[in-house]
Amino acid sequence: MSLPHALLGLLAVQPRSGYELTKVFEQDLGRYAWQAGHTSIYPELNRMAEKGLVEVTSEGARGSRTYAVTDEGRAELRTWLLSPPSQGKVRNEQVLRMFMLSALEPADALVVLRRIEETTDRTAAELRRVREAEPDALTGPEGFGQLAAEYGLRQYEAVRDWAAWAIERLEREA
Amino acid sequence: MSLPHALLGLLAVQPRSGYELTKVFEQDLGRYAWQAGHTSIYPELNRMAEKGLVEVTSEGARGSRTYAVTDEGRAELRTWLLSPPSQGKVRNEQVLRMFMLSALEPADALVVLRRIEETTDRTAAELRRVREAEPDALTGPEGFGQLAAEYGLRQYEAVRDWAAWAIERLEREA
DNA sequence: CCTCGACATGTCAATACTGACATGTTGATA
DNA sequence: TATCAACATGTCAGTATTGACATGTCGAGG
Repeated sequence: MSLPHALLGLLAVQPRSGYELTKVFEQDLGRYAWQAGHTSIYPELNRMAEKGLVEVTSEGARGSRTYAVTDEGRAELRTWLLSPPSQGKVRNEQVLRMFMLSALEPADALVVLRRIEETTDRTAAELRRVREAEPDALTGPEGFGQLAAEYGLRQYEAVRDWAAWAIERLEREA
Repeated sequence: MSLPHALLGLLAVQPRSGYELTKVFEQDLGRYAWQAGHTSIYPELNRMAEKGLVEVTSEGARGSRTYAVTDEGRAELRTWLLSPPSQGKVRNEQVLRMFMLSALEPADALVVLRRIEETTDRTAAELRRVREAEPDALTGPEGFGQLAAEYGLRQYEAVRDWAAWAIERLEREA
């Protein structure tokens, strides 16, 4: 059950409504770390409010409710983050595809690898451009923080370099 | 539903029993790409056999059954791997922790980051040592392939470098 | 003033997955 | 020959998650 921790983390940085939280999950958080749609977020917020981990601090237009972390929630978040890593849950379809590449004939594998190299390279360039152009875009309300942005950038670059390495390797064998 | 594709990919490289497949998921495949225990693998193999994607090619001691991919299964695997990436399912608890780091006070975040740097560095060193010492260990039956091994190594190094960067950044701010 | 898109929250059935429990086999070692 | 670890497969109840459906609000532009 990592979803409640994800919500605690987001609300600890800044109070938000369920709708706003849903938007954050559609960005990089959902792309790299943990997916969730509004159909799991809303019920989870209600559960967490019942448990006293979060509370509604204000109600806005269109029935929106803004949640904030309680002291209890903050303590729970800290416990979770400082506790030993153990072996967390992992499920990543893109990475799975890469692991399965060796089941393809080299010609097919090369097609896939070239596509990976191209798309990751383009995304990395885009991220670097954004960071240079609007350094503050990453610290604001939308911000999962600069740490996370840097993490994403490095991930893309690592995958791109790996793909390039793999392509060269396959071509040399052929 | 990525589990069937993962199973197809493994069986395409080499026929195996459910028990052997379970072992593979306990290694790097489960660590980076897709987790699964025997309680989901066995039923899934039966479903896939019913659909004609795999078939039992031999029965061994202790009731073990060896599965192999059928032509239909191989076609399905190829379609999946060559189809546009779309946005696959992502769920990674460790990465989620990194995204939530900015919710901690800097002192706490530093503790976590130092632990990440240390463990990823140790694991990367270990992987590099294995690769140097037994280059063939990665191609054999256990092998998710050298491509995947290289991917894992680069992931660890990227995370370690990111952690080092983040530590330096936090320390400079303090 | 009408319409449409974004805002905002929800239920519910179907599916996927985990953890606990269950059962029996084979080979090695004491 | 008794025991134990690894081999080998399975069920099932409970939980988590997805996708389809439902409902209503507010602001901007035609």
